[in-house]
Amino acid sequence: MRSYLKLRYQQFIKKNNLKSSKRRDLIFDFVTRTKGHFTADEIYQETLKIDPGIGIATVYRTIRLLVNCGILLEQTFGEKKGYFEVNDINSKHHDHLICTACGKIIEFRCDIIEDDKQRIAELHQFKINSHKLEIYGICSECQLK
Amino acid sequence: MRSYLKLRYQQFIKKNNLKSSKRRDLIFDFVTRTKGHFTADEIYQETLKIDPGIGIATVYRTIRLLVNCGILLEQTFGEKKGYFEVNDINSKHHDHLICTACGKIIEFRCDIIEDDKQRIAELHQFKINSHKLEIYGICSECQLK
DNA sequence: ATTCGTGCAAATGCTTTGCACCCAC
DNA sequence: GTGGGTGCAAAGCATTTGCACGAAT
Repeated sequence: MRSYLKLRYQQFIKKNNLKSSKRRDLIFDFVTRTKGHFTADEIYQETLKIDPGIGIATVYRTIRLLVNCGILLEQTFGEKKGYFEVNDINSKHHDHLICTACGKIIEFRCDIIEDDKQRIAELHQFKINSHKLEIYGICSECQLK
Repeated sequence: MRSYLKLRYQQFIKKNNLKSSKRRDLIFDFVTRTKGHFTADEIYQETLKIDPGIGIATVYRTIRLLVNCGILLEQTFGEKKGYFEVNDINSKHHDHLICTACGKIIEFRCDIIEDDKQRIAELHQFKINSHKLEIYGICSECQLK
């Protein structure tokens, strides 16, 4: 279902005279199989279980490659470190609800924001590329604690 | 006009058994006089002109103090470093248009987002504290280049 | 005297990079 | 055998912290 990602990955490799490798493929497989958001270290810890020889530098280099070819999106969620998610063109753009108590991240869609965005862009003569809406609060579970 | 900030600063100092000092006051003065967004290093460079003995650690410690007492808001704008702005209770919440070419940050207000936010919160049983909407694009000037 | 503020330098956390080596074609 | 991939360690960058000293009460 997400096979177009593999294609994009392979074409990017070819176009830039790079090579695929066992470790790159391992990281590609992990991220494209994983839903939601993950950090570089989480990718590292998971791939380490399968290939104990992998290094954190390879993880960071491959993340950069996947961001550059549009397979991964990078976010910060207000923190000073990167969170990554698959840029799935089959699912529409979504935004994030972030629980400041437990760190849980929930995705949601909001069409009205899409329209507003255009209105604001025209007002300031901006040519919009993307947006991020993050709503911070306390999730239902943490409200009970 | 922003004298309530000075009051809040002084009360916070007193309540937490801290002291005001020449250097803290200098940083407080700089940030409350400055419009828009600034980094820790920008505060440091500016205060350095007035007090060449000031250290970067004092700047960071004072920023933390001002964030804790609600005078400064911290943002990341997708980067892995902090940007600060005065939390002016007299002006309503605003969001940001960010030019990815020149880095310019423009503030705007959007009431519809305020309403949508509540709808989304109810849907996910979230108790909302705040939100950040960042729209990325190319500003009118950079479109001409 | 005590308490807090400060500069300096070291430490931190996350990320990138230089380099020598390894592998695949 | 050449070009790219990789681990390792070092460097980078923003930020925080330990410590000894300094200032104010």
